[in-house]
Amino acid sequence: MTSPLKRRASTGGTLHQRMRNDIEGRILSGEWPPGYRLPFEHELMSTYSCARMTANKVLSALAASGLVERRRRAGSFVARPKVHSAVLQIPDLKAEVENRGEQYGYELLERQQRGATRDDRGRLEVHLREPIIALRCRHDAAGQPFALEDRLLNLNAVPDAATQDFSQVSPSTWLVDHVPWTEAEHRISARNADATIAAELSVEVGAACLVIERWTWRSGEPITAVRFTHPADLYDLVARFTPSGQA
Amino acid sequence: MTSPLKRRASTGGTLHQRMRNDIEGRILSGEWPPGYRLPFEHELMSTYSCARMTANKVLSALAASGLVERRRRAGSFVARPKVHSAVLQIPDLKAEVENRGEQYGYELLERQQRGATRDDRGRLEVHLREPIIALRCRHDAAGQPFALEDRLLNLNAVPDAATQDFSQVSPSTWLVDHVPWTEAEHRISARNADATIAAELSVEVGAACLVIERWTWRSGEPITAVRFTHPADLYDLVARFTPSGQA
DNA sequence: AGGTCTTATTTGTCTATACATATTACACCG
DNA sequence: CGGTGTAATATGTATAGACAAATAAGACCT
Repeated sequence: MTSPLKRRASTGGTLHQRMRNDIEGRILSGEWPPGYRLPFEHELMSTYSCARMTANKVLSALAASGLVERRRRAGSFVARPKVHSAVLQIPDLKAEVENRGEQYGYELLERQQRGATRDDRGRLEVHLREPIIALRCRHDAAGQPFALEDRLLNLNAVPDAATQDFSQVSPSTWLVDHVPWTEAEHRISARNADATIAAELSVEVGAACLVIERWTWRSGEPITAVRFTHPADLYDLVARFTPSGQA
Repeated sequence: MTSPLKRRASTGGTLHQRMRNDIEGRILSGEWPPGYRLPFEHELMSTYSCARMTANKVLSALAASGLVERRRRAGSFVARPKVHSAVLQIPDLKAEVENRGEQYGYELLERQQRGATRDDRGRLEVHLREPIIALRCRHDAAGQPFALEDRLLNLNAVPDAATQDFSQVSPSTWLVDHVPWTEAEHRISARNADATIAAELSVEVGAACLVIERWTWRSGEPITAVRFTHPADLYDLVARFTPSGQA
């Protein structure tokens, strides 16, 4: 299955792309292992008969993508991969379900204004102070409960939310279109369904659920916190990695 | 808590950085919302009295980071965030546990050469053909079972693995140091512990577990597949996002 | 041997210019 | 009115040259 390393020099595209492909190829094939010192800008210049600026931009781009590290006076080196990192994409559930070609359904289960506390809300509240709206809703796929959404909204940051009734459009969908954010943290875990969750998701008590929690900030101000609870057998999260950065 | 938008123009660093900070600031503050057309290279040129090349590099860098989109003849626009994406970092478990300041323990439970099939292995095998090594091991934190690791290794891609007994060092740790990879896919899900898992993790049958599966390739050749099974209450995955790309 | 100074080398940043390419907007014509 | 061609414009890519900043390596002195 391994292709017999027939690469010599790429042929199509711009000079920049060709140079980048060549270098990436050598690194990814293992021909230039981690720690290897790649050619100086000067050498690339004569190899490809290009200006230094061009070589510089190529190497800088590779450095930006994390594939090489550059040190003045020393040269550019193939970087050692540090941790197993991947890009996680968490799409809007409506789009996600419709992408699968299934019927999407949405229902608002409960709405409370002004910091009503519900025992179960747990750590979602850590970063949010009143005034908040608390919502609980359900997303369906093909007629089956697909996710439970617990949502807290900071009304100071998102005053428009107060006038929205979220009976038709889910807070997730609404937020994507109305509120920009600058920082987010996700926490992914598993739990057993308690009686309430079991009832709302139509699963048995004790069934494993995948829980995705997210806190979102904008310039340091908390915007919203959300917890999605999925029946284990209906949902997987997928994350991909490629060193070049293009997922 | 919200800072009163005192930014006007950054002051330190290189011109490139200052321009970039200014623009990012305006976008992240919401002053330039998604869809907003930012100044043409030409305009930035006179605003900052710089060469077009400099403006171009700034805008190109912002485009590369996904914060803006550029269209010929039309201009550069603040990008609409598409999906909620985040950088997921999955460290080596040994490092992870020791980072928490807890005692790390490791035990090899089982080893089978040459594609021995175990019913339970399930979809891990999808991409791997023989010859393979199959391992099952346990990672402990502070004396408690912390993760179960099911590991498949492609001996064609990693012949050295045949001579390694993994009784002292875990395959994860060994692989990080010995095998480069170019592509990976993760799948994160939840499941209830069956009798086997419950016994090996010292949890009750039916307890929710967080399952992280990973397939790794190198230039298209499958290297290894692994499944980590964590007791739900001992492990969360954390993922962070900042639009600038610097986790 | 060990510490300090100097120098050469490499990358970092920027300017100024040139031509290529894609695409919008508009004028023109059937 | 609608389709077509054309020009204007903004970005894409590349060149050539300049100076700044960091630092590895060697020279020098103690």
